[in-house]
Amino acid sequence: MATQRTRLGVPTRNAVDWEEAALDAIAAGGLRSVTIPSLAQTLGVTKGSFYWHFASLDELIAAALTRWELADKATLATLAAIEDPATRLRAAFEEAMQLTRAQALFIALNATPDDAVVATLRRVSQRRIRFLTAAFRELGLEAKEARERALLAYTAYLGAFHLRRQALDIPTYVAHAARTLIP
Amino acid sequence: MATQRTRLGVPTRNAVDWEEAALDAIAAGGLRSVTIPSLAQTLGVTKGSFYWHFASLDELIAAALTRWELADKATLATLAAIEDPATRLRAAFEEAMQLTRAQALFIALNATPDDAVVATLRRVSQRRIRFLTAAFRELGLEAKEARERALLAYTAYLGAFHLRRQALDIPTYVAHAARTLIP
DNA sequence: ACCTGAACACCGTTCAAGT
DNA sequence: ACCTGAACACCGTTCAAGT
Repeated sequence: MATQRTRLGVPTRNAVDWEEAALDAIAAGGLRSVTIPSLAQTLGVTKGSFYWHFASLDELIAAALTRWELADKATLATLAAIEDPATRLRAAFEEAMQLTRAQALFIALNATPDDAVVATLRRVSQRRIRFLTAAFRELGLEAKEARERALLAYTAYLGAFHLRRQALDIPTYVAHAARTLIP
Repeated sequence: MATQRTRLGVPTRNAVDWEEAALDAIAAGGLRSVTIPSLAQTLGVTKGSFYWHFASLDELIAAALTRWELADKATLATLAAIEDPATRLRAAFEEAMQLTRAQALFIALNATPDDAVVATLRRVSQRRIRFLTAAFRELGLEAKEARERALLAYTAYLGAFHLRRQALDIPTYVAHAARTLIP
């Protein structure tokens, strides 16, 4: 993570290192578990140095959020490259069955009332819904039906990683969802 | 809330008052916003008195959780009393479209890695899935199909209040979900 | 350019003392 | 039976000083 070095050969941290540490911590323990001393310890510095990179804990969290949003865009772009729309949708759904850091983050973030957080989540959701709507249109649904189906698929997707997080065993879930939702 | 009075006529708080204040605070501002001083101020006492009722903040949260779980059971019982299974399912789904304290709580709680919290959420989810499975069986689906359909409906239900929380406008969502999921 | 270390206000927790 | 008020450790934030 820390790529730069001082003249004395001691590695130095940058804003990205703090953001990644914050994302790890949010996903692992929720927003409540993110403290400057614990992040500082992870990075091997004292907590005072945090304020050279960010003005406040809230600012760090906002920056980490933007980082996550860009990664989400990249994931969508990768999925969008799958030619067959049915395969593409199944691939998107299977993702909900892996509890990745990104998904744990989504849940943790949606629990915060902070306006900036909510705005980011809304953008991410709208992007995902557009992705799904496009796939359903390619499968032959007309515009309104495609959007409604996309909303249903997206809410099922979000709910599915809630259940994963609760460690509920749902082995045939994806196959059933695909059969029911993909025309 | 405070029903008892001392000899001098000064109202006194009990554990339930603290639990309700905690649930309000979690739903409104997430787990991170729950502090003993702020709850104490809401209840008009000093923070020291908290420890007469609970051993720790975690213990209060556990007790509040149990309270929420019982309320959820009661809601399910009310819905279960609706005779027609299709009407019953639609009523359950429409609930996701109202952002109640209970739903904000579910999201906030699912963001915590605490074992006790996760265990409670799992019990609540299983109860709800049983409720849905029973309704789909009544609608004529065979056991396996009814359970899979219940899981899909439940994940869509959970995801739907994520979207409500993000203030995304989805006017025809319930009608479409009902049409697609209810046989 | 990045970090340390001391400082201060605030929250979680304890507890002796009050009514 | 329930509450106050003072105490202490810990976290967020500031900042002067270091390299």
